[in-house]
Amino acid sequence: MNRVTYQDIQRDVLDRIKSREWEPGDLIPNEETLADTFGCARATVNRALRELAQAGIIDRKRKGGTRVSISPIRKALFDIPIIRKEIENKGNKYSFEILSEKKTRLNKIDGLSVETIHESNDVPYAFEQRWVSLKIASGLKKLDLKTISINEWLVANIPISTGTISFCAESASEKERKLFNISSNNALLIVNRETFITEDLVTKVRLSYPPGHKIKTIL
Amino acid sequence: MNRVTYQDIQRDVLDRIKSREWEPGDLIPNEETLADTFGCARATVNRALRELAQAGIIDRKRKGGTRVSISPIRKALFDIPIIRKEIENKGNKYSFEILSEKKTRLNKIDGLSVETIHESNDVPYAFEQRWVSLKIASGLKKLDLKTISINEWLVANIPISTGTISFCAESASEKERKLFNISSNNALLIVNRETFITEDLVTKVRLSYPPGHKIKTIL
DNA sequence: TACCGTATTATGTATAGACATAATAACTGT
DNA sequence: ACAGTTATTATGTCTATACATAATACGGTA
Repeated sequence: MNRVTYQDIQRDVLDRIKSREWEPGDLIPNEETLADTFGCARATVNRALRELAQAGIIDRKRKGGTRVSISPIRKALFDIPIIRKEIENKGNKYSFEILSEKKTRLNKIDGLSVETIHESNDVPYAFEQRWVSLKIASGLKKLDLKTISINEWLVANIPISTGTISFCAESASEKERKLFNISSNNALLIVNRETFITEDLVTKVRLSYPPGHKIKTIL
Repeated sequence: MNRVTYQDIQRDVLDRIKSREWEPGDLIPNEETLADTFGCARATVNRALRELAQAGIIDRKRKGGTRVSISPIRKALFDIPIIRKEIENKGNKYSFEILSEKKTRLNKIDGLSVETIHESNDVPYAFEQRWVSLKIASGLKKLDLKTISINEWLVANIPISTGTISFCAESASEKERKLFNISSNNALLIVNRETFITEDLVTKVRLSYPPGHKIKTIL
């Protein structure tokens, strides 16, 4: 006689929703009732349903009860890996080269602008244009840059931050056409990222991937 | 004397990580100790830390303890809204037009192929090429298609599903160039989505967005 | 009917205690 | 020194109970 786990309840609820026993918009039984029918404590039901609500599958309101979400806002979780790992996970050799490096100001803040090309098995994989705040990245010494990419240094040394990320498509610039050695199909996938530490812009990156590159995830 | 909530603990832990009191890789005190120092039950600490672990900020292992994640923020959560809402949320008028519709087979499964153009204030916003399984979408009547887009019908009527989603960039086809009325910069952002219900492919979509379109999220 | 305070309800959260489980450390005999 | 067993430890989860809180329903009074 095994105990009922919160996962058991999640499975059961999902099954009922999938089978359309509970349709979108429907009110489902309250926690106490479910706890009775499952033969477990209300806390267990609560945890199961709370997580389903986080996932956007059900909507919960105090006193209002729990309903199957009408238009589940599908949420896609993307892993934003370090490029080195992205490449190494495919079993390829990672290398990078710094193309240029100079001091610049962004929004009146002193910083460093660095252009890097990331390579997979010595083939250009992604082109990175980055600005890093000098204040924040003062620990970034010249020596570091030869052995570790800036991004990797940052994630290892600046633990928590907020930021934005966006995807778009752009035509390749002359420089990018040369780097990736492309001619006809010149649509690049662009990832723009800005990272903040408590209001201060730490780094701003534009990553461009050559035609054919895909960023995937499982829903 | 207010009680300590799990959010209080999350804030405190995040502050310590941000201030580098606890650095990436560091072991943080165990739940019992934290419960003592915060003056609350271990369950409260557990919930606080469990959620931080879900967010990828800390790593937890039985017996191994809890550490500050070495490479944090590598997960970006994107909302994948219904296009109509995406447009209406900007305060614009949504409309759509079905360009073509015919029966086709995909992987030996009978289905319907539909091409739709989505419009924001009567301007082309996204081009959708969709295949829907006939078996699953048998409830899809002609009449529906005039008033509601297929995708919307699907999310309203097929509640839960799994699937994959991917982003890439492609050069515009002749058809797309005409639709979006573009000439020089012809890089389109492409979203490919496949949706399954228990192993069965329900629908497969290719969405193309004109140059300049961005898909954003906050980390 | 319109308004306002109160009762009710379902979820949200905290607690103390118990046991389960994974991972590691310590110990054992060969 | 080695392999196999056992103990220890920190997290993972469930329970029963209590109280908090948001949202609604229900009254009664003007």
